[in-house]
Amino acid sequence: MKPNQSLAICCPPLLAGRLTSNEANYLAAIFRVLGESARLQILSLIAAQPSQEVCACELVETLGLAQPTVSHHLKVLYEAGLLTKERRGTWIYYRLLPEKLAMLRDALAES
Amino acid sequence: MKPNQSLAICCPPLLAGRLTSNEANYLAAIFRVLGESARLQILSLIAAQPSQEVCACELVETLGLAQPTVSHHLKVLYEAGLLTKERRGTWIYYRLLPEKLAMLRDALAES
DNA sequence: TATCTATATTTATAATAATCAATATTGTGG
DNA sequence: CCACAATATTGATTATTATAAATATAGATA
Repeated sequence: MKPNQSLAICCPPLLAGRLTSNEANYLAAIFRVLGESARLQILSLIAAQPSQEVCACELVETLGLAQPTVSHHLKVLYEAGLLTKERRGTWIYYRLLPEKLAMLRDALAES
Repeated sequence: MKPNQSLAICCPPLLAGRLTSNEANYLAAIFRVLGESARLQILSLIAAQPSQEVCACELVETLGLAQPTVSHHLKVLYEAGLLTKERRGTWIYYRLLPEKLAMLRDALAES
């Protein structure tokens, strides 16, 4: 099969991509948060609850991870804006922040 | 504010989450691929092209990364099923595989 | 075949992140 | 205040990954 352009000049420069460097950094940071199976399981567990929330205390046993590890993942999810947290007595309950996921869905739709 | 459950038993066990461990691993692996800004920029650059494809040769200059680094990222995207590649002469052209992105969009919608 | 160009691979290094033991913090109830 | 429970933080270790220099491979053309 023949190349469809001359050898002298490989290709014209790309049009400006849709993502700026800043946009790409921002989106990538959120996708990186989702790139861990324990964190995805946390999100899906919350979504599967009728109450739409989980107590952090449930997650250690459910995920089979040490408590500091679970706490770490919850913090990452929280700081990424994917979860809210609410203290009720000794326990802390986490809920999804669906707007963030919707934003990611939109980002993936632009292709 | 008072806890809404007895101290003796923290919480009932969670219902089975929607994601199995295998599903979570699979999804996380793809999100991890999207968790790098250079790779997101590659995807958006392809989407922004009228031809819906890019020559690998264009990306080194555009992304400001070394050629082996770009080659690495393209391989990661390709092996994740996010890109197709086609050799035409000396050059290799990459295109999006929109089904994979649609699958991720669906995964994010289940919340 | 020889040479040039585009792309891939190998290899090493540096940066990032997951994990968990130990410890600290915060709230509850006595 | 004290003891206990839930959660967070610190610190150390390990695993993963991005990066790029050096090199290899593959194709085009003469």
